[in-house]
Amino acid sequence: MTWLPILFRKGMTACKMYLLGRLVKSFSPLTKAGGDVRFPFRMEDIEYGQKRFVEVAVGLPVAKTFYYEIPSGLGEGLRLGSRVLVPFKGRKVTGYAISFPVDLTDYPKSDGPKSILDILDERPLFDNRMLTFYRWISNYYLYPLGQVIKGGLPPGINLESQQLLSTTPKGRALLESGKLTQEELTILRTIADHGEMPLEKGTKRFPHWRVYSLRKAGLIQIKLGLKDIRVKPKGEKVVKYQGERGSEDEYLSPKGKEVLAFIREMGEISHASLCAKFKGASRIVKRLKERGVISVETRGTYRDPLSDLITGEDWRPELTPKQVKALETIVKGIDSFRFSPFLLYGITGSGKTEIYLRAIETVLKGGRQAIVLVPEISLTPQLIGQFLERFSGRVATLHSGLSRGERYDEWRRIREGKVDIVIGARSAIFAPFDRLGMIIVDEEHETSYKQEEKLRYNARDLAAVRAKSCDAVLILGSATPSLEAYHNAVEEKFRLLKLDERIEGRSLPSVEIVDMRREEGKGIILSEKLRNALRENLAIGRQSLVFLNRRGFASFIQCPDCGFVFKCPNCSVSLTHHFRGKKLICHYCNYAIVVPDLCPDCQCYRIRSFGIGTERVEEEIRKMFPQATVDRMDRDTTRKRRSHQRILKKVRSRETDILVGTQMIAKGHDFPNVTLVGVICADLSLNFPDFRSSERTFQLLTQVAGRAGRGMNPGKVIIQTFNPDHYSIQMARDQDFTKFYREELRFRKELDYPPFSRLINVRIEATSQKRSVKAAEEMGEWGRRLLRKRSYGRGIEILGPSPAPLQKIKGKHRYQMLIKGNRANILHRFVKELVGETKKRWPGRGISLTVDVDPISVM
DNA sequence: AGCACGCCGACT
DNA sequence: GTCGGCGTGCTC
Repeated sequence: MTWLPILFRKGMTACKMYLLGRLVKSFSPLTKAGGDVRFPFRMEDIEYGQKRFVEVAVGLPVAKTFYYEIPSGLGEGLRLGSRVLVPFKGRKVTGYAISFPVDLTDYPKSDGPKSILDILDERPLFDNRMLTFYRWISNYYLYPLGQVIKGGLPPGINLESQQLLSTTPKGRALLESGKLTQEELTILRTIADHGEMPLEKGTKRFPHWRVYSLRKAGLIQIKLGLKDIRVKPKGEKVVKYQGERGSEDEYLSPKGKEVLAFIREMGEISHASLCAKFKGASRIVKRLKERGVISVETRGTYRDPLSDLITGEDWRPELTPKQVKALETIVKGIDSFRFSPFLLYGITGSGKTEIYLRAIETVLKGGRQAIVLVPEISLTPQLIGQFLERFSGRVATLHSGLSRGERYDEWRRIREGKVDIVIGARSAIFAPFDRLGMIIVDEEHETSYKQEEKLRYNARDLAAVRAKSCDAVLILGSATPSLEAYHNAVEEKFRLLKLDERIEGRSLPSVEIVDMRREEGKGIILSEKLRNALRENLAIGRQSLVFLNRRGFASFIQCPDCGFVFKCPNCSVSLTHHFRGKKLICHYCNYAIVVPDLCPDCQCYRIRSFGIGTERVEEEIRKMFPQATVDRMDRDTTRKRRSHQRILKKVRSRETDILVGTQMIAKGHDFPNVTLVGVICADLSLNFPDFRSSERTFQLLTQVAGRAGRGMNPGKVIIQTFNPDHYSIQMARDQDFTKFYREELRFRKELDYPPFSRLINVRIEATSQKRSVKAAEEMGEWGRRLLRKRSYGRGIEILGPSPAPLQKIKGKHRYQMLIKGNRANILHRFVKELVGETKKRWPGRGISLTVDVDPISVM
């Protein structure tokens, strides 16, 4: 297609272009398949053509894209990747220009396309490569393209239409005449004063019905306008030194002299930081400005979410021979300018981060950019700190903890090339770099890379797709790789890099398993072994972590007489007992009641709690070691902003002796003085009704064990379990990933689960139990019929429909159908057809349908 | 999403 | 006989 731009540039007539379009279309495999008007041109080719029409994707739940005419005069400014304002079913909505079709001969309607109303960006928000990426996502995750694009851009940049109140001539006339009630007069006057007033604001301020009755009487009208919810750029006051003035010292106080000297030395400085340094500097600045010694101006700036992070000196440790070898291989990949995927399998404490840093140095030297994905940014200030120390000023962050304005500013800094490293949570995979040379996915196995709402993507998988499209290097790093990643390494799709020694010759912790079936006494929480170990560790001034993957005090409360269990009325789970506030709380919908004194069923006083949570463990340990400082870290104690850091800081400063927590404490932290890790009940994740439960248990145990002995002193881990013979627990003890991998893979192969097959989970949710069952059954029937009718081969299997393991959540009844396939593209085609048909056949009366491609959780 | 059109119950 | 409630369908 490279000859196309030449033709276009040589002044083609519309007629020739039309014929050419028809010709190309008749040969195009793309148009044959679906019959939709899409041209096999590359976008930059088309840019040279006449821009008569534009294909637009809107950010609404509509699978289709739409075509608009570009009014003459407006067209020259329109570039692909820009936003446009379009009329859409009587509304104005923001859409994205995604192609310039040459003609619209297949246009389905007789009255022709509408015209776009406005071009919202001079500079496109995304380029051709990014659009290809968005298209791939839309197709793979079966999600509308416009919504994919919207999700990839910072929130708050889109225009939304809104209803505006204004007065009519009749209303204004009546306002003068005074023939109205007091209330009507007030409303009318307020609206008249505003000129145009958002309807929402009007109905909030005045009685709802009163506004509508005025409209009905024809005194006011409701028009369609635009809501400007764009985040505004932020301004900053800057103080600038203007040069020597003859007598600038004359009237200055000692403090004034000091301030002036400082400004002179800096040349220019922000007003805010000057005031922070010198108290009351604003008065001095004012005086100096009047004398013309300095000038003050306001300048656009970026909000900087990293400004309050304290960083130390950059420290470049010497690399171990294994690190050197791994790095050399990666550098070869970087220099090849080809897609080079690596799995960096490095045990806990083996120095993966230093490899990331050095690899990025090489990428930046070549003028390219890098994205670093981390599981949960708020938990890893240490990692960010290391990046800032090495690459100060060239790092941006993107994650959910940022405010709208911060997020927008970081996005702009990235797009404008002000930074060349982005470090962030899963959404950072959409960072708008145009010379991407490397993507790093740290802790690749982490489930938080999977978004579990809206567009259900997996950032780790998207990293591979994006790296491939940019001929970039991909590094997936983990001490406990996912089976998918390791399988890819074995199949030689990824190159395996091994770091199997801890840095500075530190040893891995010794791990012991305690069989809780043999422990004396029923309902015991801490085994004798763990108790003694905690006591010894405390005595020598070392710190300990105690891990239990369940929050709350007890898992449920039951009446021993009649068997009554407190259950959530909205969800199919029992309520968890929380000691603080004496409450019974549902962990899915936050329904809460106060614990009653007597059984609601048989009125006896003997109701008791069963099962343990972190709250209970904390209490038990406090009782056992009253002299120790005990802290707890779980979702209940980290609800507030920055509370993570506060708890972790206390551990790092050695104030905390024993930290109890859920899986939050298992992740990536580096506490040199922690030498003991206790696992209260390793069986919790093992008993999950999910095919990944063994994998998750192994990963969790290995990761939590890895927190021990990261300093100079060797670590010790004690795992309490009721399944001491289970392979995932045994191999976590031996920290033998390869052996675990082999065993687990055999099991996956036997049952034909990933990585040997692909899964798509189709879930149906409805408020009515009857309707959800009916819809699920119908979909199942249709799916099986479709499978028989079409030649999808034997590669597809339908499991279910069946009730989801958690049948009811937040009052919604949930049914699901798991669809398994060996070939991704056939599986996707099948599900696309099935979902399309299902939606057509049963108009969703309060029934929602979600498609989860490559599901992580099927609960 | 959100707006228009359409079909059934409570009022003038 | 009309007003308006929500349930369903469509958006270039």
